This record gives sequence, structure tokens and C-alpha cells, in this order.
Amino acid sequence: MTTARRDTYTPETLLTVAVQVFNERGYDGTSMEHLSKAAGISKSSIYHHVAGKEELLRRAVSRALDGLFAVLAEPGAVRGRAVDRVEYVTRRTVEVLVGELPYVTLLLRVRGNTLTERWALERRREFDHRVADLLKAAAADGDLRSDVDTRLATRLLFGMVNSLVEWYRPHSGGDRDQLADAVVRMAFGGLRTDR
Amino acid sequence: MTTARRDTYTPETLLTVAVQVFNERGYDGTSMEHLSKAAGISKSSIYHHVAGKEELLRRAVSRALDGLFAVLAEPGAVRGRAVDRVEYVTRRTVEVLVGELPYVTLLLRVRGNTLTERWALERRREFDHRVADLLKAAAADGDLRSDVDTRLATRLLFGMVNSLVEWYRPHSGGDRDQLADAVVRMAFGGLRTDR
DNA sequence: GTCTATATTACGATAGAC
DNA sequence: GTCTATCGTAATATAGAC
Repeated sequence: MTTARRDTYTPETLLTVAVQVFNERGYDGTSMEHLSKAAGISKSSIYHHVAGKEELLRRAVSRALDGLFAVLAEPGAVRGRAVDRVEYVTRRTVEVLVGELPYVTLLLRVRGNTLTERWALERRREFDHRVADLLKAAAADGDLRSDVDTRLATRLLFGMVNSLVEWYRPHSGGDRDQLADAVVRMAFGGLRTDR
Repeated sequence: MTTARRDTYTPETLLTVAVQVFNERGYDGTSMEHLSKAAGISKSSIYHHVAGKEELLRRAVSRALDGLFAVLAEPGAVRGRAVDRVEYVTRRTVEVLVGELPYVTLLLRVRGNTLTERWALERRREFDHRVADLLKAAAADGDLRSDVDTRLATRLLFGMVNSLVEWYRPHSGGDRDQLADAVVRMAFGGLRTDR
């Protein structure tokens, strides 16, 4: 776990290291000692850059949440037929998950033991509700299948999308769009061949 | 077997309490002190029943894994057309998730810091591979859409199914089949209305 | 900015009384 | 079976030298 690195740290560069360790060991399972070993500096040097463990968590989940909420403000999410907006938000959410993978991973694993964690859970719920409203509008248009409840469909859709953080690892480069396409095809078209 | 309220604990009744606390606070975020408060007995009394925190985790994830693997041995999972077997396993997995909710929830949140956790992750991977093989067979039969990779489809399918533990809470009683049906419809038929 | 040394608290686990 | 008391360790965080 000793990943030496000899430039001086800033809160941001330290965050990169910390989030990686948080995701490997879990936030609660990570001690300041673990972080110091991974960063290659002493515990007390970490306290020079940030107030403590929780500040690192707050910075990380903030970045993830900013990325997700930004999607909801994009033109593709606010204009056009509701079902197309849902598809757009789904595709873009996949892209944000992949682009900000470590940060979103941490966000999605937050439990709620501290104030920061509860704030993160609250903002996640807010995001979910915004998307649920979109699906509701699409259902009202008759563009979504009527035999699955809207709230349930939202949860299943984003359960599928969010599960990316459990296995996706970045490689070459241009696979982001392909992945987003596959997710959208499966979520909206289903797994079976057309009968 | 009768499950009347006991005045003293057994490893099993203690497990019920422990798993609930683990799921609320996270395994790493739960101390023996937390467990003793929740159980209403002292820390040392817990050590009379179990060897420690990790034994409680091992018992819990074992129960979850047993339930999941049992599905793969059922007739519906070993006989018939591959795509129907995949649907069967999907439906039954949802039912096991709901039936053993706290135990499967804990299993799906395991990180890998201890030997028990790594063993659990290993067995989970084994389960995933068994299901992936099923999907591969269904794809070879031409029953699954060919524009989504089999391995990816498996991950998305079970990402969706597993996400149930993040929000499902049991209520009345007979909604288990309805939920399983909805999941199967969405996963195999897709979200959009048939075109 | 980074270090060593340390204060203080919390943790997992045990001893032994009842 | 449950308790109080406690051990040894590891946790977060700070003090102060360089």
C-alpha cells in the first residue's frame, strides 16, 4: 500500500490518494495511518492539508454530486419529449459515473454515520426524486411500459446504472460511449430479442 | 421450529440483532459496544455466545450465500431453454434477496479487509460466473439481444437485481411475487413500450 | 511541509465474580 | 449467562522541532 509520491501535496492531490484508499478499504475501514502510508507522508502532515478524514469525504462526495446534478441542468435533460430526456439523463449519468468513478463510487457507498454522510444521502435522494419526476412524465406520455410502477422503474434503472461502480475499471479510452449505449439499450429495450 | 422471544440469547438470535446494526452502520462502523447496546447485554456477554465480530459476519454472509447457491440447484435453473433458466434464476434471486434481506444486504456490502470478507467476495464471484454461463448459453441460442455483450449484460442484470437491498423494505406479505415479476419484465422486456 | 512524539479516546477481547 | 473491571492495541488528532 506504500505508494510514494514526492511532490508536495495539495488538498486536491491528497484527495486523489485518499479516495482510492477509501474505495479499497471502505471509509470506516480506513485509518489516518492507512492514508499516510498510501500518500507516503506522515499522519500529521495530512492534518496540515485537511482538517481530518471527514473533510476528505466531504470533498469527494461533493465532487460526485456536482457532476450528477450538472447533468440535470443540461439542455438534453430539460428540453424535448420526457422519455428522451430520461434516456439522455441515463446516458449522461453513466458518463459521469465513468468520468468521476472513484468519487461517485465513494458517494454510492456512504452509510450515514456522520453529518457529512447524512448530507450526502439527502442530496442523493434529491437527485433520485428529480429523475423519478422525469419518468413519471414519460409514463404519462405513454412512452413507458405501464405494467411496472414508475417509482420502482426509477429505482431499478438507477440500481442498474449505479452498479457500474462495482466492476467498471477504465482502460483504453473511447469505451465510455459504447458502455453508455449498451446500458441504455438494455434498460430501455430489454434483454430479450424482439419477438 | 418455534421462534418465541427468548430471555437469553443464542448465536442465532444474536445474529438477528447484529446484522441489523451492521446494515445500519456498516460492518466496519459497528463496534462491539454498538452491538451490546442494541442487544441489551454487555460486550462480554456477546463474547459468551460468539468468538467475536467476524464470526457474526461469517454466519450472516454464509446464510445469504447458501440461499443464493440453492437457487442454482433448483429444477427451473438446470432444465429447459437457457433463456428461461436465466429468467427463473433472476426471479428466484429476487425472492431470496427479499426473503433473506438483511443477510444478503450485508453480503453485498462486504469490502474485503478480513479473511471472511475475502471468502465471501470469492463465493459471490463464483455465483456471478455461474449466471454468466447461463446467459452465454441463452445468447448462443439467439434468445438474447446481440448488441450487448454477455458479460456486461450479466453485470447489469444483477446490478439491477442486487440494488433491491438499497431500498426494499418488507411490508404486508404477498408482494414478493409482484416485485419479482416487475424486475423480470423490466430486465427482459425493457422500459419502453413495445414499438 | 514534513517530521517525531504524544495526548486522549475508543476499540476488540479477556478475567473473574455472581 | 450476564455482569464490572480491565488489558493491550489502535484510533483521531495535536504540539512543537526542523
